[in-house]
Amino acid sequence: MILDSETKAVELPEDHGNELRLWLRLLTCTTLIEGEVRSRLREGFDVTLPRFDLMAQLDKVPEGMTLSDVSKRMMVSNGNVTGLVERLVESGHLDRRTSDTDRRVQVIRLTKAGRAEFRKMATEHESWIADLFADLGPKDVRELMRLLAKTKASAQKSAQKRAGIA
Amino acid sequence: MILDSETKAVELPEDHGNELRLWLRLLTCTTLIEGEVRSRLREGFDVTLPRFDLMAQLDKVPEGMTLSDVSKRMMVSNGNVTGLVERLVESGHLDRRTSDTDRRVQVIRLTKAGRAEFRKMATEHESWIADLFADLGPKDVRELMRLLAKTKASAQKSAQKRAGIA
DNA sequence: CCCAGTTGCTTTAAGGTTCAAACAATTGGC
DNA sequence: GCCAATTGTTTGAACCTTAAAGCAACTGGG
Repeated sequence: MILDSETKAVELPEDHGNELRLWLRLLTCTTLIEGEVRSRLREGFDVTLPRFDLMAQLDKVPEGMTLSDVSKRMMVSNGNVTGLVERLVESGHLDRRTSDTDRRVQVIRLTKAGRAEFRKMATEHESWIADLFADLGPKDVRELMRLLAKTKASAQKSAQKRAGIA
Repeated sequence: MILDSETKAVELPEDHGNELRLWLRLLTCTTLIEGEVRSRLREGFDVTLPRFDLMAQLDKVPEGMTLSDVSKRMMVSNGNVTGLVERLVESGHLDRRTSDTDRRVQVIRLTKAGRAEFRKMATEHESWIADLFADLGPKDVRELMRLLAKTKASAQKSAQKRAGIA
């Protein structure tokens, strides 16, 4: 903070260039890897990334989840999930039923076929990721994990702060 | 590599869980920050992130760029850029003209109004980013930059390798 | 019981995104 | 100069995405 001649706080344009460069690099990495995964999924299994992601969420919870749960976990809008689920039910990957205790709630699960299909994809997917990160040693991986955890916490805090204001 | 009793190479399912977890964390960070930037841009300036990104590319090059250049820099498809530019020309932010030397080529630039609008947004944008990364010290930032550079190189190498095969 | 508020999901409108196919213009080999 | 290959852009179909509005069902205080 800098004080001017009348001792009032003055906002000088501070230099945040490093953070900006960091953000752009983070974004580039993610875009690069995501694009690669996207096209390998398409070529190998003729499936889109959002479909794969949704199935990945469901694979972790055999008893199924509600649409809202999925929406929160995937960090996408409710309406988005509705459409995605629609197409996956259509293609036989998902099973969808109305909850017994709350008729608003839709519970979705992988079908047997859906689960089998997903497992096949997941195995390859994991090896693609390993390959994409191949040049990072175990120490690099650990250190990145640590720093990204810190980044996530920082961003959440900032988002939270703003949510309080707005 | 593990060799079985008949001395043939055997593929065992290796554990790539750490890389996978790293990727998911990277993705979470990016999604979180990107979503935050997206909604601040919307609320503050009623502009979408892709429009902002496109204008950011053009701001760096006053003499303008071709659509292909933009497409490569933004890592999005050509068709995508066509539509984006269309809307930004429509709204008066961009100027578009056919190249004198190659009539296939469209050169786009920020208009005066577009540039002014962008500069306003960019200033705030930079401070949002700084705030989102606020809990990272200078050392963290440097270290993350280093590790992400390594990650980018690794991913590019892997993508390159695959492009050669396919 | 009732109704106001909340919650879960769907719909709509607008835009973003991709891939593949089509088109237009340029370039290079001959 | 011609024609094949390449390059730059646009178009079309399908899908993804969001925000906002709307509908349906549940909940709790009175």
